[in-house]
Amino acid sequence: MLIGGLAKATNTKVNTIRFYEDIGLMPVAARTPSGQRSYTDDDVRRLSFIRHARALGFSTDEVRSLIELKDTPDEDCEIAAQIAASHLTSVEQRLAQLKRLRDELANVVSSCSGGKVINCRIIESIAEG
Amino acid sequence: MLIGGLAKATNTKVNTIRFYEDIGLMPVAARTPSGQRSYTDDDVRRLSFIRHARALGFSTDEVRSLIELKDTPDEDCEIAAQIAASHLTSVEQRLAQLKRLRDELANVVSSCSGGKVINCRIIESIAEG
DNA sequence: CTTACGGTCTACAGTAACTGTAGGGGCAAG
DNA sequence: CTTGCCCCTACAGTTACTGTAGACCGTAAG
Repeated sequence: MLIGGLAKATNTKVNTIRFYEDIGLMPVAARTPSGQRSYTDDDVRRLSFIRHARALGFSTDEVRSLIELKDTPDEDCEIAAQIAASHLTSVEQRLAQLKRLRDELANVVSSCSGGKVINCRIIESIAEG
Repeated sequence: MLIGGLAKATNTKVNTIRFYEDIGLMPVAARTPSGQRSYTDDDVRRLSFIRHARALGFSTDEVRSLIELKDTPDEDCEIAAQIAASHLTSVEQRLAQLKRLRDELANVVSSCSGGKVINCRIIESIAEG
């Protein structure tokens, strides 16, 4: 499979795959005689894992750790649990923060009753801290 | 007031203030005879507005528009309302997405019961997508 | 007068995680 | 044989800053 096939199979941009190879998330790909990158089903699985982990908000460094774990199945899984748990904590914090933001923003938006800027509560609301 | 004073007054890094000047969010500052930037209370208010708008998640471009509006009080405030409303929409979308992420991640975390990586549901859960 | 210290200056590199573009080559179909 | 799509490398651009290097300024102490 060439890079375009892998890209379609995993819904990833071609450039992104090459980028993942550069930063070591994907292994250095084998090449066809003419120099094009060649992939297997294992690569599809690995890239799917990466994409899903990224979609879950794991940083590339975290993904790197998770992949290392994945590749050493005899290790204890405590490290994976730690990474995931601490990530969950930070997601819940972001969630709480975003909720506050949403509420404040909703207030700002609903405060406008039209008219001139000089009387507009939106601008005022943002100016107040 | 010198740049350090403005920085303290608004809880902003000195470099960030110079950056805002570069991109036109803050006006080009007046200088003392020796070439140091000099600020007034108006600048404190303007930078506070910027910082608060940024904290509300407005992009620098959106902040630029809001400031322009702020500086033309005779305009209709419809544009401000539009910017704020469309921003609210995108925040609500992010919020919903983050909630899904949180739930999925919570599942992932609770699926681990210790042991070796080969049996670990965390890795498996992330691999499934 | 000199030295030390902290604040300020410009200018540029680095961050995260890609995305886009330029300029070139390969390969099968019409 | 040329058209068109895919692939290659290499590098610039994105967002919103943050950090650093090397130099200058202003004030206070010795």
